[in-house]
Amino acid sequence: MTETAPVRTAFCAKQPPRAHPRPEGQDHYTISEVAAHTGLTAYTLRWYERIGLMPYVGRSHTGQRRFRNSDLDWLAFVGKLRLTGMPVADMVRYAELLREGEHTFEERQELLESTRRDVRKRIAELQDTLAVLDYKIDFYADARRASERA
Amino acid sequence: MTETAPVRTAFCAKQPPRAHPRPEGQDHYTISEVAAHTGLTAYTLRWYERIGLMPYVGRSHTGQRRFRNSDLDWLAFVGKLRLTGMPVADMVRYAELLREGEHTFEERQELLESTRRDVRKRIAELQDTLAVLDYKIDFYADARRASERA
DNA sequence: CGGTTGCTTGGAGTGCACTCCAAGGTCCTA
DNA sequence: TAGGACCTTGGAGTGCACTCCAAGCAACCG
Repeated sequence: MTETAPVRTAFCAKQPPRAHPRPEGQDHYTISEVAAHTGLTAYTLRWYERIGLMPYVGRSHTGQRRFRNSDLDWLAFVGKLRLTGMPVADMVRYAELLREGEHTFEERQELLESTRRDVRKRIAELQDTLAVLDYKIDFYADARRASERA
Repeated sequence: MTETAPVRTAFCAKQPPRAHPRPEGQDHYTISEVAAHTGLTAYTLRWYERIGLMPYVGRSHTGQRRFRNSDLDWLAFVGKLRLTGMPVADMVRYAELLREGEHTFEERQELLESTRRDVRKRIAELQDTLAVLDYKIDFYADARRASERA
């Protein structure tokens, strides 16, 4: 159990203001609470920790995980990144940068900017796709209207 | 080699007008030409056909695949659907509907509309993500500017 | 004529992101 | 005191979408 010190270093501290308070107001949650809240399974949460995707999760005096609000913030962020299709390995890289402290601000910013470029590209692609779908849906709608009139 | 008749049924006939002409102007391409054009491998193209994702591909008198412009249109469309994360099985379903003829127009339209809803949702999610990324990138940019002034 | 490209089927392998389990243990609540 | 939630590690299994190959053969090109 040779843990490195609980670094919990200054990372981009805040999420944009959240609308919804967390389940129970306190700042510690068991793994099953977090699972219920995030929709991830406890297995997945432990796996995230194993592969270094969590920036250190605290433990109770008996060794149970105690997730904090900052962990939920992080998981929400990871969820967003996941939606972009970012590979887990890249997220792990970002998590590493967090653990390494403030001197990685530049690299973190670059990583996020590159991700942002990807996301913008994906949005553009999807909007393209949307145009095609609109076109085809109109085609079918027209064709069916025409055949009804016939 | 018990092929069903080359159905090549009326499907949403046109893609939205395309900007780029196809490699060589003729209406038949070998598998490697299509591979080069689409970025898919010949393996993948054959696999698409095997699983029923292609609406019948013609053959030369010697049995070689001869892709036509309509196949390239279809592959371009499949490529877009792939970008949306639609599972291959659903695309196969759509391809089946094409093969079944005009009486499936309604179901095709529904399928595309459901896909469109998904795409819109994905775009919204990505825009959400974009907002978070912007926020964090600004955070790092500010922090670095501040530390430089210090 | 030889080399490249293509054909077929069936099946094996890859990489990703989970997903789950075993096994043996601790701790908390009713 | 029983049951349930949780802990650990290592490893196996899953599902998807490819990705590639073997083997044996046909056709085309210079």
